[in-house]
Amino acid sequence: MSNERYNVKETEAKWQQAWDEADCFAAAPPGDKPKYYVLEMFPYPSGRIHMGHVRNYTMGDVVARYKMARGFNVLHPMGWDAFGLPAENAAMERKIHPRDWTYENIATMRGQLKALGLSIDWSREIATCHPGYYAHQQTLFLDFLEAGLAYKKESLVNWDPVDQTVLANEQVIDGRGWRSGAVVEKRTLSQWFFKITAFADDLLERLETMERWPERVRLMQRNWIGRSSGAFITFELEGRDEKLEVYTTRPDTIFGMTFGALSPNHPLTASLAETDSELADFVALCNSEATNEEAIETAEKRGYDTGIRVRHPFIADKSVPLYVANFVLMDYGTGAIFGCPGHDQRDMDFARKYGLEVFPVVLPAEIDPAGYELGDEAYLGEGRIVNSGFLDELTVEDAKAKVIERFEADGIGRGAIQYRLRDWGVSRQRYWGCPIPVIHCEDCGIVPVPKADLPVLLPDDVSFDKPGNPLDHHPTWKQVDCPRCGKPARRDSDTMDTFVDSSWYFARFCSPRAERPVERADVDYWLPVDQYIGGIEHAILHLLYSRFYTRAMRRGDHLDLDEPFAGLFTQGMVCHETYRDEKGAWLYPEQVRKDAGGATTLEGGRPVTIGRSESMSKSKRNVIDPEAIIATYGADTARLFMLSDSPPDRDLEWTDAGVEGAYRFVNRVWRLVGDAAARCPSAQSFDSGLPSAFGESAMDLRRKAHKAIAAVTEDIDSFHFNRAVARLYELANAISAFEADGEGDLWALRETAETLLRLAAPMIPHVAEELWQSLGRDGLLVTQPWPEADSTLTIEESVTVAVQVNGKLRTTLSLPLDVEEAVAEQTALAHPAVQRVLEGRAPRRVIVVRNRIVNVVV
RNA sequence: GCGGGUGUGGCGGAACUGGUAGACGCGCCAGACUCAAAAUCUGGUUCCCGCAAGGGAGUGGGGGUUCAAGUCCCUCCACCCGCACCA
Repeated sequence: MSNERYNVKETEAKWQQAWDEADCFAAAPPGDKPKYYVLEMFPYPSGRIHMGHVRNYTMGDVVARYKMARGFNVLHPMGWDAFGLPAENAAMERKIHPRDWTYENIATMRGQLKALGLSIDWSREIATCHPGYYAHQQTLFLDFLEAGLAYKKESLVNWDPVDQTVLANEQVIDGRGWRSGAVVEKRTLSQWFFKITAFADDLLERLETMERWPERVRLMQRNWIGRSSGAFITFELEGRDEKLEVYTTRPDTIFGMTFGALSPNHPLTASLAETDSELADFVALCNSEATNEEAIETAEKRGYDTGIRVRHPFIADKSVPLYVANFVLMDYGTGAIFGCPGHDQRDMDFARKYGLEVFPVVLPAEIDPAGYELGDEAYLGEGRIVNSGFLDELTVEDAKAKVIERFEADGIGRGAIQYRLRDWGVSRQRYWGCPIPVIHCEDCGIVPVPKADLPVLLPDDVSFDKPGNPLDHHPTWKQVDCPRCGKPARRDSDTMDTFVDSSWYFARFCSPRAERPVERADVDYWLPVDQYIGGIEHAILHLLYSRFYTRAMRRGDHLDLDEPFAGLFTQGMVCHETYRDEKGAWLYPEQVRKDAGGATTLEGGRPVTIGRSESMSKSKRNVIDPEAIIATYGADTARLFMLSDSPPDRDLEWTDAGVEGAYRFVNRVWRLVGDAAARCPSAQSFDSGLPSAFGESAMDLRRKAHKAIAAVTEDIDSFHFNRAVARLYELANAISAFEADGEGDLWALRETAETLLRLAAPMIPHVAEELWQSLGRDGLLVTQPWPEADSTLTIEESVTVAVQVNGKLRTTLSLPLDVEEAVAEQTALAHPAVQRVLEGRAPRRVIVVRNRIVNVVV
């Protein structure tokens, strides 16, 4: 057998070029074939691809190539999520224009992706920063505006006073701006919102039907939408004209109310604070509190007694104090609550701290309410209502219904559904994003840019010298005449959140050069995406926003679709060990030499601490550059390793040994099939007909091949790529163990070698293509149909049956398939191993499961 | 706190609706080839006892159902992830 290795670089480049020239991966127009749209989440052009991309795109590529072989018209496009903050940071740090930085990165990364040999239809490539894309996004924005799905409102934002910009919550770290370090202020700004809440119910309900989405993601979305059912109640305030509206999910506990509480940001709080400096101080204190997880966990409940009394709606003469409390959130419900300490732990903590009244109104049936005292634990369980007038003795559920009925009759409240989901704020005070196509006119107010005037292009001549939004301090860009009255007006200088860009790109891929956002015929044909693949980190925002966009675009008649992604697969991350030197500084893997005892630095031999394996990240330096791997081992090896070692939805541990293993297999296939090619009949004589009879070992090999076809097919269909790879290894082992003797055997060898190539082609397409050619085959393997398993060959003539005595394995028997149960029983009982254990005892019972097991019970 | 997931050899992981636990790979051991090494090939490799034949134990711990449990039920433990003062 040859020891030669195949020339990875030349071979891979050759076949990539061949596929390109034959235009193999261009999606065809609608025709006879069924369609299949496979999409991986498009990358942000950060500079270079990373292993996470390699894993993601390899999985998508396996699916795309497999579906192509199965006869589908496949759409497998690629694009760039190209707007975003890093481009502006690069502009500030390196004096390079965001556009140039972005397009340079795209060029680099496109080259890297092409080197992976992905079956991408590059003619459909899009970049969201290109006017050919964002122009249409502006059209959609105007449609949303017209449909009432986009609106402007004042909202509280995180304002960085140094950088003069709004920060997302994730960009505020311990109350300070992530870049400037300045203490972040809360500011009220006028911002654009998308009315995602208009679809809250549908977004929630549809989740139930999305069976090809991971349960985990559906659950996260369900929680995020956060539907709750309860009631709004309006309370009277003693001696004041205004009323207080609260939201509660426990209207049944209304008789247990012992205080009321306002959010520090409630309008009533604000008006009271105008004349109460102590309250103003309290509010300021609350707003300065950290809102991160640990802080909330440990934060003490604090309140300020306003002196106002809230009237109980059903108990004449009863009133309770009204507090401003730090734990009441302005952005849920009405920003005010009624406190029932008996049945809400937060209310309990608060009541105990401020010495407020505490008593139960729900108790388990076995407890006598007379004189019963609650401790410091609120009772949250089921039971019957007590101490509650007309609600007494009802169940919690019945009491809710009855009290809501009463509220509605009295005109002081109503049953209501509430959502945690907020409308999506999309304004960003940034340059590198899609300009919001509206004009502000002093006389006419907000005026949409006429569609004929689109796109509103980003100006190129911007300066990043000053902090703040370059669009805002551009000398002329904002100045425009009002399209309605013609008077001088100004453009909205905000740009859209980059999540907007990624919320409809999957639809644009269907007709990437259309003069409208989408062509109806194309989206009708291609959508929904049949298989979407990406990281779990987008489980909520991106996927929810895309679902919103589908609904909003449907209103504008751009498409007619319930859900954008029929199938979703969330792949695991790529992990690597971490290394630190004696000072605790992170080290790159290539700086480390590992040996038996541990590890040292390559230069200087200093001791290295090996840390646990974590998701590859630049900050921990535990990264492997895909380009280096491809240069050394080739794309096939990188792809195979991505698929072979772990189930696709779990994290994958990158190891040098694992890569070496994949490399070995690629070379092994090359030698194995190359060898077979040298010995086997020519393609022409092979195709003229198989021999009528094969020897036993040849039949055995053929059976293995057809079982492999059935197994690999099933494994790819069910996203078990690691199992599919194991099947390929088994088949390769069978080929290499096969000793061909005579012409019939050579035919079987050739047939099996071709099968191996076809099955392996979606995973290691370059070497498969090379070997296909070496077998004397014309045309490209990529255009070949998927092999069919011959059912007469996947069935064994004999089966191995386990023989147990009292459930313990004693021996195995080789029996003819589907042999009579009595025969199996007799054969098992006669076996010496069984006889020995029985020691002459007669079996009490014998259980025979056909083709599987004989269990003798004594 | 609420919700979800995972736990199988030295390691990554297989195991269909309960039916031979450990496929396949990595690592390791031995052998072939070689002056030697690498590469490659062959064989072995869950643990314990045994030269062997064979026997015993074993899927995070404990208990249960069953002829039979990694798989079903109860209970406990560990780790991971998501959400979180949502009234």
